[in-house]
Amino acid sequence: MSRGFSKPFGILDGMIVAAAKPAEQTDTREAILTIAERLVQARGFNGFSYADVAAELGITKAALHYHFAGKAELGEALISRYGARFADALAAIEAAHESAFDRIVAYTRIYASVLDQQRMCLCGMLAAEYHTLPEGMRRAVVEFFNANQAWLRRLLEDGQNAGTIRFAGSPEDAAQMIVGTLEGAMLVARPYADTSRFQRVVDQLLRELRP
Amino acid sequence: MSRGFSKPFGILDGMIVAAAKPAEQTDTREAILTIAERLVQARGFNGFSYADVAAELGITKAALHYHFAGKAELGEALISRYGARFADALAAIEAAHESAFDRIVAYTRIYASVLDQQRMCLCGMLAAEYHTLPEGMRRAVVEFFNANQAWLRRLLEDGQNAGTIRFAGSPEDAAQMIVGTLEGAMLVARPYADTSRFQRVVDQLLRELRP
DNA sequence: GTCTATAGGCAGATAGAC
DNA sequence: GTCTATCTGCCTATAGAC
Repeated sequence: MSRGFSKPFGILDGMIVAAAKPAEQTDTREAILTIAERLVQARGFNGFSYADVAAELGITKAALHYHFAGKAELGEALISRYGARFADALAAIEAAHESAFDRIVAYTRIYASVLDQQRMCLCGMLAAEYHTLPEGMRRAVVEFFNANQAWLRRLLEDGQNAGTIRFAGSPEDAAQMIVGTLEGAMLVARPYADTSRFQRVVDQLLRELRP
Repeated sequence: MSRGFSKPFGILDGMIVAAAKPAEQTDTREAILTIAERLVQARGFNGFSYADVAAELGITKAALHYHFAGKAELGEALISRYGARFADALAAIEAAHESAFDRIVAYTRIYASVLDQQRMCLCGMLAAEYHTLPEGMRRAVVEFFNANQAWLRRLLEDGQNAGTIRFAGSPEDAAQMIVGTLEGAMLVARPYADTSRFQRVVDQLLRELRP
């Protein structure tokens, strides 16, 4: 948590809390990103506009272009900040939990807290819209998933060695299945606006991972 | 397969084949739906326009409005046709396979064939865009998932009784996990344009379901 | 940094001729 | 059924004043 970002996924000292809007924004650029992030997670990159952000922030569209040359640049910045915060959250999980299983439980709570805010995972949303995204954003989305799955794979490897987690197949395959299951459970839970629906899938998943 | 729809998901006589474009379209309305369906699955409901469909079909936007009053009506018709074809595909699976496990394998191949065409599941895509959809489309998306999961739940119940499939928890929960896993695996595989990535997750899932 | 003003394009949609 | 023509509105983006 050294980068000074606001607490992104509601993770604080290993506890899951409702993500609060920062009382004061460090600067306009961050405020833009925070608003745009929520809009993209809720409505998609093709479902929000500069006008939406400008209206909510109380400045004009023209001012947005001062901070981000175009929508593509804004999009890349969104993924970059999101990825950095996600990495922070993963580091916090490692600091707070010892066993691989406990870490996975905490990992699933990141997703749950995002869903609680009526949001989709940013990069899950962008994966759906992938074929409409500018090239720079595409690269960033792939990098996010790579980093995410690499972290999971290492966790699974360690857990397998320590006997604190159980799974069939390779750690790589299991990592992909975990990410896929969580992203998909979020996706399908959205139309139902029902967190418990997501949680039941997670419980099912955790039951299979419990050593 | 009694409705006379074109073979939607590449399922024919229990075999998975590349989904071929129908040689001749029954009428303009169907042609519009076929083109729009592909565009929505590839780019999202907010990522295509009447102009895209009109250009590809070689007619004008105004002609589209004769067949579908507005984008919302077109969207509802898309989900309705997709859902009917999906139901046909499920019926075909039941006709072609006896055991619950074999049926699940065939079920996963529906998703694989969609992904092979660089598409997302139509309703998976719409679930991502859910908060931007008109009310009628939202209802239709939920109904699709309800029907889909009800079919899976019955299959799991039957398989559990016959001992041809294995899972922990309730059939309902397992059904939700299967749908979630498949939708999520499709979603995450998109940025990688790699079917084998999807297939590895499916193999992982099937390994756990094998009796 | 933020504004006003505006460009230029595309969106969904309609009127009315054929 | 399909066309031409057109409307209104929103989109991203830019120029230039303050």
